[in-house]
Amino acid sequence: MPEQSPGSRPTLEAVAARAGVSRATASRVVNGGDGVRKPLVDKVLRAVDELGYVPNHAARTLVTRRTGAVAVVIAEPEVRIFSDPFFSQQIRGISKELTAHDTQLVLLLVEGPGDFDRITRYLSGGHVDGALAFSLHTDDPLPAITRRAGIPTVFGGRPGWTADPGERAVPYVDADNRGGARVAVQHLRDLGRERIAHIGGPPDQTSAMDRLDGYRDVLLDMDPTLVAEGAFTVESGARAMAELLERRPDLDAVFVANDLMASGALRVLRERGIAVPEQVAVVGFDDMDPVAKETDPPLTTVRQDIEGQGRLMARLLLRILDRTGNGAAPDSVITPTMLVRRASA
Amino acid sequence: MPEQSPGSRPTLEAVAARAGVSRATASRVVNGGDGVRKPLVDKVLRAVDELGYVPNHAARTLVTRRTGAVAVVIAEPEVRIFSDPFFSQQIRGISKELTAHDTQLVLLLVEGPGDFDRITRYLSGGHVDGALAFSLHTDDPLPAITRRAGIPTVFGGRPGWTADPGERAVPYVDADNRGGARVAVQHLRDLGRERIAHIGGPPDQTSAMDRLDGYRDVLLDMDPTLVAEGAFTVESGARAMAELLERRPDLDAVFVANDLMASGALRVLRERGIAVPEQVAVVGFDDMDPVAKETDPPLTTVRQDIEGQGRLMARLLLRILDRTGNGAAPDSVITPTMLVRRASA
DNA sequence: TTGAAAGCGCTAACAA
DNA sequence: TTGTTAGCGCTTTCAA
Repeated sequence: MPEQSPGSRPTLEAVAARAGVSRATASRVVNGGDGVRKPLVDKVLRAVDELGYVPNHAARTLVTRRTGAVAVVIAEPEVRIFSDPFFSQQIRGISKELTAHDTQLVLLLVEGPGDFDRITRYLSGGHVDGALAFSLHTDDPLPAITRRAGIPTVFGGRPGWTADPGERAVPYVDADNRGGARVAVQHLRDLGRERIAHIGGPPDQTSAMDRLDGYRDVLLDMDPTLVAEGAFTVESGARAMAELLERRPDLDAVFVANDLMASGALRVLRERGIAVPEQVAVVGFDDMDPVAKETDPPLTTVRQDIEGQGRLMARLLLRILDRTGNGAAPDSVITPTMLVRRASA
Repeated sequence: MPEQSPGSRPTLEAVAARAGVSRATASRVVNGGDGVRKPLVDKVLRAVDELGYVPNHAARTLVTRRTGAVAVVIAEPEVRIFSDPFFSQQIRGISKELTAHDTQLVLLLVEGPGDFDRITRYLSGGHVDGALAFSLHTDDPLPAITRRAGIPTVFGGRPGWTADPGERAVPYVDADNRGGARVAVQHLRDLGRERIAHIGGPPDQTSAMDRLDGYRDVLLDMDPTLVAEGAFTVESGARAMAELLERRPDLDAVFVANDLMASGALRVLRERGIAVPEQVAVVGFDDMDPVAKETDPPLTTVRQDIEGQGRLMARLLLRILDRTGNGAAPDSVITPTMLVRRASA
């Protein structure tokens, strides 16, 4: 274990002295060693090792103007924030990708409307090189904030507004919600179902709208009485199912916009003695772990790779940060979905 | 003084020039304005405003040796990490407190054993002023890591090992698990229950052990056949309940070490037609939202203020960072618990 | 290929 | 109370 004089840590100067080279050469070696002769590289490396040298991050940032940190902004007023496995998996993916690129994750939790100022200030304060944000609602102020802060930002989920004409489009990563929904509904059709209902999510979330659009793509002659609205929670799914059953006792299938609502719907069907999938087939969305596997019966659903989405968000941002001014901005990414067949449909 | 070129942000130099003062005075104003005459303060403030000046964080850190950032280290191999409402609430509290003190939260997720090196390096790399860590298991490597990194750290949950003699004790924040358990069990006694069982958590977690100790405090003549071990999950609670019922069909109460397990236990009791609380009274721990309220019957449980604990962790760390070398280290904090009576006991 | 030297933007002695 | 000045530790021209 290298000596660590309490208080002051060794500087590059010390390393250079120990290796018998100039500070400039030491710096070159520490930053990859390009254009430095082998023996000198080795000498410096040894000195680094012996001294236990760690570069001073602030000093480096001061001259390079790169902080090596990225903000993850989460604006979700509800308690859900983290307990939502969605976020947690997304963050895992982000964390992995950032770590692999020696970039730090600064977490910015928006606690209330008054926080937007604070966030804006922080984002434009040069603390981070870029930001990753989750924009779930159409009226989300986050896109405006990051734009105002003038900081490169990648969104998780398609933002709900359209950019002004001539304005650069906002890069985002999202699952193929519409395509996934289409596959789900088509599957029910292939099963011979004829009155396929839909339990949708909140209309102010783009993912909910996209899934509804996918449903409509297949069921062009869709009957509005077959559609009910939920809030992506178990309870709201149960309520919506009861509502649909009342309105359309003849329905023979339901495509539910997420697994949580699907589990609520299944409960209601079970309570009423309606056999799944014999009488009513059910397909969910997300393949949420462990919910989807443990429903009764296990849920057929549309899987999306949430952790992968997080990783992609980070990768996209890192790429934007790396193109030093030149080159076109990378496009948004839509990740594929796949139908996972279990027992409910 | 030439206007700052578009793109690069205004420096303190520019502010000083605009206000017609020296850079030092401008700096003083930006940092609180102590000992600067009112009119000058105003001038500088106006210049700051007009120029949209934001201090360069790296430059400031370089000289003050304070980063204004704190790491939150989470080492939890399982997926649970964030989906566990425990963490999410704790982080909320931490975030609130740090934000109130203009301190940033850098999230460090430990993805695997190989990550410990990376974390150690980061922690000793001067990126952050201190760390908050969650140490849940007795064999947790985190305490050793933060100690090796020589960085002030506050733990969430009592660490499982005892400091070497002469070594400074590790500051931590924890709920009064033992006291809470005592109150819970005493409540069951007061109800006239005589064969009070216990479903405990994993023995490698101090919270589980402390709750078991509390149970024992009241039931000095405790019968080992009345104690079963779970893993803090719904399923494990159900299993443990079944096991207890088999071993001791005569039990008339159960104190369960957390609400998740309690909900599993309630399910088993319901399935077997055992009336709660008439035949078997049940008390949980945590008052986890929304679990405790929505069990059937609603759960009597021991509440702890998890968000408050997070806030305390941050406050404790901030205080340690503020005492500039002198003064005694603040002690650990044990937060109170309280019994919340609902229908199950 | 290497080194000398000029800052990056800020704070904090020390002087005035 | 205000200004002058010397760095904080590093990268990066520019010369050698």
